[in-house]
Amino acid sequence: MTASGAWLLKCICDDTRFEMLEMLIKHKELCVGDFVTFMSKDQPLISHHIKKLKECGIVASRYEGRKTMYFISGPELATRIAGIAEAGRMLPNLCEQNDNNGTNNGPLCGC
Amino acid sequence: MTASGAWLLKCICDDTRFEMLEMLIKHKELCVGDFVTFMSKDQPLISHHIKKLKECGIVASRYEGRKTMYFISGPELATRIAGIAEAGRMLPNLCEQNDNNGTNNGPLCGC
DNA sequence: AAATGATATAAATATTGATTTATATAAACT
DNA sequence: AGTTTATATAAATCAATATTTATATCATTT
Repeated sequence: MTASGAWLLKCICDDTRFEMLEMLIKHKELCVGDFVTFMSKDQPLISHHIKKLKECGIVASRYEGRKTMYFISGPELATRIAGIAEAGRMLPNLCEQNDNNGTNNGPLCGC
Repeated sequence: MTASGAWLLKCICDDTRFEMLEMLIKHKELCVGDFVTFMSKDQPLISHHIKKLKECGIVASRYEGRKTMYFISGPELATRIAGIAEAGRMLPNLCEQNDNNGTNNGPLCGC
């Protein structure tokens, strides 16, 4: 396990997965097809990311007819993730501006 | 900027930078050499990561003699980051265990 | 004005992980 | 049973980013 314990955070902070998690927070339960449609991404890509989230224990699933429904695996966890997402939205405002025009417009910094 | 706003989180969640930030939370101010010694990593590596943190506006610096001291660029930001770090430590306990022995021992999952 | 200490920069390499492309599986409906 | 719908898997490719190696800079001390 990584020294810092940041590995789960890292799993959450991938752009695609982050968006998927935000969708799950909002909609409680979604199937692969839902992500595909709403995010207009390829189906195998979504499957791949949902698999990671599942392997990490962040999401769980249940079958519903031919569909598989995915959801965040616990209410506490959902709250925590929502908190992290919130922090993610907050951070840019708190970071020192360094493009001297008053807005922090992201990956200019190369992160 | 990324759709989700996760880019700053991503910057924070790199293992090396995460550890550096935890050190900064604890010690307020550190120079490159401090990180090098305490983390036993190469100096250019530390310089590289501190540069990223700086470009993102997460850390700021001031000169002190021949040294450059680095610190988290604001108190609010420091609090937020501490919160994220805390969440990072909490998450594994909240995630569904999936190695059926009751402990979530990290990157088994491949994240 | 050297020599030293502290850090930065650049280039090369390595690693990791995301995305795409192609194909397989498996349940439900006809 | 055969077709359709939904998802998973595997392999190949691509891209981002971390790390290493080598060298430069630049302020202090002698």
